[in-house]
Amino acid sequence: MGAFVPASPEQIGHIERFRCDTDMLPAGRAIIPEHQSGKWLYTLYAGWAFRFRTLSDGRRQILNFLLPGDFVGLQEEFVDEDSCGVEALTDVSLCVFPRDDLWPLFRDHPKLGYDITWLASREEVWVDQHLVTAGRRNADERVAMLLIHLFRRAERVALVADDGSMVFPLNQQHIADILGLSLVHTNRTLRRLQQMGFHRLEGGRLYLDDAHALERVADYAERPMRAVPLI
Amino acid sequence: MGAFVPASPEQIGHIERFRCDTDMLPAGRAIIPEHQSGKWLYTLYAGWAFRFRTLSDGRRQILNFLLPGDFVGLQEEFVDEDSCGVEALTDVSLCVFPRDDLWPLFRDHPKLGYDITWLASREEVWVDQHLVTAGRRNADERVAMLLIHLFRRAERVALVADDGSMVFPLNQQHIADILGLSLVHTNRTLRRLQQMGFHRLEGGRLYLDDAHALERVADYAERPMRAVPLI
DNA sequence: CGTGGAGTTGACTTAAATCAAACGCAGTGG
DNA sequence: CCACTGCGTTTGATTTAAGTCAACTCCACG
Repeated sequence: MGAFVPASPEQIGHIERFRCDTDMLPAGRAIIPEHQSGKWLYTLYAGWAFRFRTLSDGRRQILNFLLPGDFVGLQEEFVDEDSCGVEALTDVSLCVFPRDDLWPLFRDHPKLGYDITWLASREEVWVDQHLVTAGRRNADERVAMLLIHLFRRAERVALVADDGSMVFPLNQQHIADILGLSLVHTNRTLRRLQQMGFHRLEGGRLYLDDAHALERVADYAERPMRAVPLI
Repeated sequence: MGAFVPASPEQIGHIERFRCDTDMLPAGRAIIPEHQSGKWLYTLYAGWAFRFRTLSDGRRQILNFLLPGDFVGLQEEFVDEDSCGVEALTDVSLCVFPRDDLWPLFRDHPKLGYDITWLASREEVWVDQHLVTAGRRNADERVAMLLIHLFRRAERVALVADDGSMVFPLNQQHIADILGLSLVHTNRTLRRLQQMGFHRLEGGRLYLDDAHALERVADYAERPMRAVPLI
């Protein structure tokens, strides 16, 4: 697709050997339940998912959304602290790898280890960006930021159709939960931006009618995304 | 110190060969200027630092604090997007590694590559936690969370003295900037919690007088921190 | 002595949360 | 076929947590 670094046949062989299984889950199902890290690592092959944490009284913060090509489960390998949950947002299909093979993988195929670190770094940059958004942007800016962010990511994995729209499986609760806003305020903000002609949400699809205006609102600096390895 | 996984003499040799230099910087100096990633990776050897991003109108969000043993600069290796800045909070000394040697390091010493990924994962868990804090906790909870978080991290690297206090180099602006609060509100919240006897900030040191109460306020689940590799 | 940065406090404003009530619509089952 | 239900969205009214503005204190420092 152009978004990914081409892999040699040899590398693909290594990845295949590492892979243990592929898995399909319906929308809404937990991929990794919160507070309980499993024995697996996953690459999202198709569909959408999200990482999240909840406080004991139920407040939920979504940490990031996962699109095809994204990698999850690495944190659980290294950190004992309470892990975040991962949930399927749409029906998903996953490549499943046994976590115990991670060190052998690094040892025997350092390039793949390097690539996994690459994907993990990119994920951290995104979380950094969400933290800036939640910590320092107002509601308009937050919503604008999210729409652009997801659109740019979707472009990279060919999820944007020729008419310039993309499937948009989030509901307003998801949006509120990643932006750190209440549901009601999220609704009003979304509506306001839409009324201003910046975007449209229709029939489960997102149209960025004025991406430039959104970038201005969000204080978003367009940067070319680098091609990324595919695991 | 117990916080670190013991390294074999052979590993230490590899690390030494990878290291290019050590560096000292005074408090307030930029380690990595924002928007311009250098050619280096750093391990913080002594002192405190922080990673941050600023919006174009000057609003600043601190992403995390760095304590001795923490590793920075990895993101710049992999991601072209605008990088965050890193600034020395106190006088610091750093181990400097050339970024170009990162892939050779992974190739020739996979265990070190694995360890770097380990440190990066731990950093991401912390940012995840800060995102939950900024997105879903109120001011009391945020401050409580930060105090516990830093105290626990300081304990791990022997920065907590016998009297149960730790050096605390942050000013209220730093606290406001990681929590996503205004300076004034941070001040009032800090003061309120201190009046309630939960903590004291005196003479540049932090005393957690009632860590248990703070954990309750923050909805913080104590978890043992795992020993971590030292690079 | 002045000067400036960090901390503190009071008065006031505001963005966002909360509460509550519809609305639209798809799915279900009598 | 149509009421009934439930989920997501929308809207209005009200409250509140947090932000803003401004002044003043307290040192440390030259």
